[in-house]
Amino acid sequence: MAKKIVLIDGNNLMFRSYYATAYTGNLMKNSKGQPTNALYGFANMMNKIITEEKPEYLCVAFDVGKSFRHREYADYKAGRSKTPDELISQMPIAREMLNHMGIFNINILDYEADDIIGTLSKRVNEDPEWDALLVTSDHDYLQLITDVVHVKLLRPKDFIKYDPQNFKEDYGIEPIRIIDLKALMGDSSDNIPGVPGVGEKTALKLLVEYGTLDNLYANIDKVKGKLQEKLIENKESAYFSYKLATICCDAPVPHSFDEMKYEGAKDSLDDFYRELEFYSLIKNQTPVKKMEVPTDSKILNDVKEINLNAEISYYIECDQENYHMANVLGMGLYDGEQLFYVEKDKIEEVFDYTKEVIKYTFDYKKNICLLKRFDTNTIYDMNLVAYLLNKMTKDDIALLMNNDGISIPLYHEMIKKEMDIKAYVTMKAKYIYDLHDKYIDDLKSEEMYTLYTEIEHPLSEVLAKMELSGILCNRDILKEMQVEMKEKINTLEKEIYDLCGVEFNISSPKQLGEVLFETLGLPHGKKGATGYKTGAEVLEKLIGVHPVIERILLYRNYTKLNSTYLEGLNKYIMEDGRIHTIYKQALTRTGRLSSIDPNLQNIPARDELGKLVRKAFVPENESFLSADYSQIELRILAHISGSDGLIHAFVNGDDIHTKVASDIFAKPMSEVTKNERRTAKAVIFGIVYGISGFGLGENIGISPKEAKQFINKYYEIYPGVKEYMNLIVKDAYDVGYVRTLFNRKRNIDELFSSNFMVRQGGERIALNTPIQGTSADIIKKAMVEIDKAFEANHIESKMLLQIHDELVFDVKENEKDKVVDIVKTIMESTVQLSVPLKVSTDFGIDLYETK
DNA sequence: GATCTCACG
DNA sequence: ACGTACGTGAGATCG
Repeated sequence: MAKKIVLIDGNNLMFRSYYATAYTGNLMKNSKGQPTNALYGFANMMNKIITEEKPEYLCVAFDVGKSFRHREYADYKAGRSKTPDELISQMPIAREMLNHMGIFNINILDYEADDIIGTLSKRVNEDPEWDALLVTSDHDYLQLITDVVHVKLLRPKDFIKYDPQNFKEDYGIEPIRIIDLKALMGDSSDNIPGVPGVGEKTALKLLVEYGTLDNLYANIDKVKGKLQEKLIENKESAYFSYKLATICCDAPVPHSFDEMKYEGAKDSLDDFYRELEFYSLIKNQTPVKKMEVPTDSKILNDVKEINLNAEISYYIECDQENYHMANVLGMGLYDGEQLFYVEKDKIEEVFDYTKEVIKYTFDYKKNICLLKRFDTNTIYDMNLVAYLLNKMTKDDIALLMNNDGISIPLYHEMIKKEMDIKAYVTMKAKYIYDLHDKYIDDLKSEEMYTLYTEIEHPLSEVLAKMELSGILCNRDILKEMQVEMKEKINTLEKEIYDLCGVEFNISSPKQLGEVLFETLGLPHGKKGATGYKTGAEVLEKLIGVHPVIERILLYRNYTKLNSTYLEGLNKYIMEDGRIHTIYKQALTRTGRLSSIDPNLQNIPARDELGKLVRKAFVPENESFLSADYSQIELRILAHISGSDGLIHAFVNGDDIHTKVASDIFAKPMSEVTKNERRTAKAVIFGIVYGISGFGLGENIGISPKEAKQFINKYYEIYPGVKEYMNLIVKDAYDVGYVRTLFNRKRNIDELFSSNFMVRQGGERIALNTPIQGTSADIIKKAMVEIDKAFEANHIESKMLLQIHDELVFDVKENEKDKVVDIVKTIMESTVQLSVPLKVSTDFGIDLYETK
């Protein structure tokens, strides 16, 4: 049995489905205004082809650029009215859609789709292993029919499948003579002239009689009268038309049939359809019916009304996003039978009464902080599960519900609409309950159930403790610095105005750009989207050109410090003298945490002056302990790439940057200079991010060419790393996602973009996410274990901060040894990699002294 | 609300 | 020919 490939003219199908509905005048659009009519028809056609033909191999070809026909014939397709913008805008989306559908698609600059398909058909003819079916409504394709290449010709209401036999029965000529036919009759749609006055009937008659165009002209004297005159007069046109009508079978198609294997749609397709609002095409429709706004919910009077025999779900609504400062409004509760609205004052009692009952909720950490109590039987947090399943909910259950096809207003809309809050929260509670089984099933089939139960869920309790503890922050220290800073800013401001000769808003990049590059006429680099770029990188290159530059840099430095940290942090110190951040556990695409209100993960640490802010952070006990992983991402790279060289370096305990420098510069480690080490460090970091020679060059101030040489040298010495990079990217293209060591999954839609830059970005994501994400997994696991160990050992010291690869603890004097031992041991041994994990620790009396 | 800039790992 | 390193959050400006 030969293998069958279906080849499709994408342009043809898109045009066809566009005009199938466009005539009505009102084009189908999604709510963002993007026309989608052609896409919808196209998606349906593709689905139909897949069900009817069950192709093992599938390829859709598109036109791009100007074909040789355009180049040699200025009027080619000239008569055609311009393709409407509403259709043009759908073409790149069609390519993306095919990518999500798992369907190979292709274009080749300056070739039309039929040339690509012609070329592939030729290959099929030459390889006995293959059969092809071409799908199109364009009659030109009929010239490609052979014993092994058939054409499914789409017609307005049906289709007809042509093979050489039935084609000849219908047309009376051989398929290849379609070209001769076009040469004579022309093609008005492509503006192919043919022989004026010769239509299909006459042309067919001539070809049946003479066989070919050549033979016709060889015997032109046998043709009679007026027709002979016309043929002779337009001989040149006929031959020219012959050339135009001939499908090119020698396009440079760099792909093999293997690449066109069809293995079904990607996971991402439903989300893509959702964006286009093709709801009827979504496969995995949630089994939930449109939820009615409950009218049968009642206010809970007596906790004994709650059924204790099954699971219950609850949702607590509060009046602000920052739950540390919010007021609880009320709680929706569903026990599988009845919907209750629990008023604020009754909530405590409900939790006491249902202590033994398994519970489901959304954002358990938030509930802990709102109620200041834990409920160990709340085992299901839909927020975290949805996050692991790659849903983008931004911690908002209403977004998730709408995503699942349940229409419900967002909180602020609910307030505006004056919707009944009882109905609002009970709907949410019921939703959590109804989808529990499906979400857990999904989690299990994605093999992330353990990640949830062992890491994410227990971590939410640890984070709740950290948030509730808060970190002491000394207002006076911030105030003191603020006074100094303001003075410095004032002085600088005056100096800058003097040096520039004008007063302006230095903080406005627009105004600053105009003053620097127009008033002062300093040399400027690239212009951004809106004006000159005035970032530190640009300004640093101008140091020495004009004395104002360094003052502007200082001004930026001081104002940033003042507004973001001195004034900014001060706003977040609550009555207890502490700052209570919120760790977003369901936000980043890699699995890291993020910290908001305020962000305690970006307190100045590099800049000497900025670092002073850290003096304001003080422990409630005697000291802080900081424990941070050294080069964890590189160690993970060594582990997952299996690079022998890298693994050895870490096992030997080498200074990795010096080691790499000695390799790159081919000299003993003892002779590596500071500069060489710095370069090596930049190369190593760049590798983890999927850097280019250009990027590395920019970063360390060398030419892109030199930078590229360093990168190549690195790959040469550590070939395992290069192999990993190729492999992970290839895998990502195949399945549409990557995973971390603990199975955390990230879908990468960017890989299916029709935009080259976006696709390249997708490849870097594929490269970096397993590394950054595994690092996140590891520290999260360590945090859970440290918390357990603290409890088991009745440690009163507290974990306070997580800064990606570092943990900060508030440590009691008499627990110092025990704590540092527990922390270091767990962090280093929670995961066994093929390289050791190293943790360095430091005690200090404030955050400045710690590290 | 988007953009620019800059703080962190 | 394109544009160029991963992941974050916050403040200031401006349309």
